Amino acid sequence: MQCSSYWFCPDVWTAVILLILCRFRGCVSHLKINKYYTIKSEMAKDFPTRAENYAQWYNDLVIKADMAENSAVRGCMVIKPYGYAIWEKMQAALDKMFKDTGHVNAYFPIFIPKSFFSKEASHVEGFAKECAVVTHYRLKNDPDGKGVVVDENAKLEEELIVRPTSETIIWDTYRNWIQSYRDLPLLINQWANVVRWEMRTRLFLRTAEFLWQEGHTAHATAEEAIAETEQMLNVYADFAENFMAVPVLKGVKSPNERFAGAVETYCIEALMQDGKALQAGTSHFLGQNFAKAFDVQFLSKENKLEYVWATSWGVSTRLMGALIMAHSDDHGLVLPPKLAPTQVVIIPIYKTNEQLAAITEKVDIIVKNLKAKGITVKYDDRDTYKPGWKFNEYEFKGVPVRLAIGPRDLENGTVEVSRRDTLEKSSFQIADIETKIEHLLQSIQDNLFQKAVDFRENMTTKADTWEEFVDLLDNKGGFILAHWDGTPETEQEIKEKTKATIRLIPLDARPEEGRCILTGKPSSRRVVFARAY
RNA sequence: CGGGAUGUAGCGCAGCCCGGUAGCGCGCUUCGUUCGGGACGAAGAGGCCGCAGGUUCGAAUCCUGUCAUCCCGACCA
Repeated sequence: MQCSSYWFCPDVWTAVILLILCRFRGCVSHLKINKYYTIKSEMAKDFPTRAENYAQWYNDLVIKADMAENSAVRGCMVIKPYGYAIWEKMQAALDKMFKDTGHVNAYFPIFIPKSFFSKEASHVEGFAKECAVVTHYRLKNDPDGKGVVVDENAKLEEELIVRPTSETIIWDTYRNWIQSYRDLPLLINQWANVVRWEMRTRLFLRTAEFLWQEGHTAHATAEEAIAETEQMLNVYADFAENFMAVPVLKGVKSPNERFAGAVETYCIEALMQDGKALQAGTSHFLGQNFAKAFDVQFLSKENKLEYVWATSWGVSTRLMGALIMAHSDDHGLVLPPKLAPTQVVIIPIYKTNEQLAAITEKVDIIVKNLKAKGITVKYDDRDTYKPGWKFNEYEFKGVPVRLAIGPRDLENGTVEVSRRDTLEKSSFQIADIETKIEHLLQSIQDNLFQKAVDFRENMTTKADTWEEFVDLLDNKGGFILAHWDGTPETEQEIKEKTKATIRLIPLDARPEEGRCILTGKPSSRRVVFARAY
C-alpha cells in the first residue's frame, strides 16, 4: 500500500482513534497573592512573575526552561530532553523503591478489548467518557485525491480501547497466573503511557497522553492488600518529601473522589504556591471488585476457593508539575538537587585562550573530584555563549549550584559559588571544594523542603463557620480544615458553591467533635478542603 | 455544543478600515570588537500572508465558504 502523506506512515496497519464524547473540565481558578512571591527581576526577560499571572508563569516556565512543549496533537505534549531527564531521575528513584519493596516490572498492552471495560461497573462509568477507541486497522489512498482515508473494509470486529489505566487487561491476565495461595502475593509494576481524552489540558498537569507507573498487586487476604496499599502510599510520600522536597498530606479520598472501581482510595496531596492543592499520587485498595469481575480465584491453604484481594497505585508525569510549582520562583525553575539532571555547573570566565587553558586545568580536577562523590557536574566551556548568558540560562533551568572561575579566582585560589534556591553568591577556597559542594547540595535539598513545609503550615487554616470557610477560599487559599457531616450530598453542594473539594480525610486525624461547615450536622473529625488542580 | 477572538519568517507581532505584489523585534548566518549577570557594530539568509473559490488590470488587504487554534460557558477520577 502506498502512502502519499508524509506525516503518516502505515506499514502494516494503522489505528484510527475516535474521540468518544467530550468532557468538560472545571475552569482553572483565580490566583492568590501571598508573601512568598518575590519581586520581579529584570533578568527574567518577558517572564511573568507568579503574582502577575500564576498560570502564565507556569506555562512559560515549562516552555522556556525547555522541559516540554505542545505537540501537533491537541492535548498531547512533547517532553523535551531536559524535562525528560528530570522524569528519568524520578523514575530511577521510584523504581528502586518499588524493587526494594519486592515488586517487579512487566509490560501489558496499550490496547484493551472494549468488552473488558464493561466487566466492572463503576470502572466503566468512571472512564468511559474519556476513552480513545481504535475502530480500524488500515488506511488506503483516497480514491478522490491526495492523502489517505480510513479503509472501511478494515473495521475491527471488536473495538479496542487505548488504556486510560490497565486494571482490566491486567486482571484478565492475572486470572491465568493465579491458582493457589502459593502464587500470591503477586507484586507487579509497569511503566507505561496512558490516554485520557481531556478537554482542558496543561503541560504536565493534565495532558491527554501521559507517562506513569501503575502497580497492580494481588493478595490472599484483605489485610495484606490494605497493608500493601498503605505501604505504597508511604513510598510515595517518602519520595515526594525526600526527593522532590515537597511535603504531602496523607489520607483517604471521600467516596466522591474515589477511584472508579476502588473500595478505598488513599492519596498524597501537595500544596502549590498559588494555594491550590495537587493530588500527587494515589494508592487504591480494590477489594475483590476486579477479582470478581475477572474471576480471579485461588485455593487457600484451607483448600477453599477464594477471590483474591487487589491493589493498584500510580504516580504520573503530573509530578513534574508539582515539582515545578512547589519550588520555582520568578527567576525560573528551582530544582531539588536529588532530581536535578545537572547538580553543579561550572562556568569559566576568560578572555584569552591561555586563561581558558589555565582555568580548564583547575576545573578538570574539580570535575573529577565531584564525580567521585557521585555529583553530576557539567563544565560549560562553550565559547559560543558569554558567561552572563550562561548564568541566566542555568539559573532559569534551576541548576542547584553554579561555580564560576575566572582569572581573579586563579590568583586567589577561589571559586565563586552560587546557590539557586537563595540566589546567594559566595567565594570558596578551591581546596576541598567537593566536600563543601556536597554539603551545600544537601543543605539546598533541606532548605527547599523546609521552605515548602513552612509555606504549607502558613497556608493551612481551620474554618468553623461557612463565612469563614468561603472567605478563606477566596482570600487566602491553601488547605482548610473543616468539619463535614460525611455525606456525598454535602460534599457535592460545597463543591458546587465554592469549587472546593475534600482533598482527603487525614490518616492521622485526631477525633474532634464539631459541626458540619455547611449543614451544621455533627461531625467527629476535620477533613481537608481546598481548590485543586 | 453555544458565545468571543485569532491564523502574515523559527518565535512574538504590525500591515487589512482606505487593494498596487510584505515589514518590525527576537532568534539564525558571516566578520570584527567584546567576555566577572542575557554585549555592540556592520553585512546577510529566511515568507504558496491557514486553505479553497469569487470580485478586480491587480488581493495579505474586499466577498463567500472551509479548516485550525485559543479564550469563555453548560460541571466533572
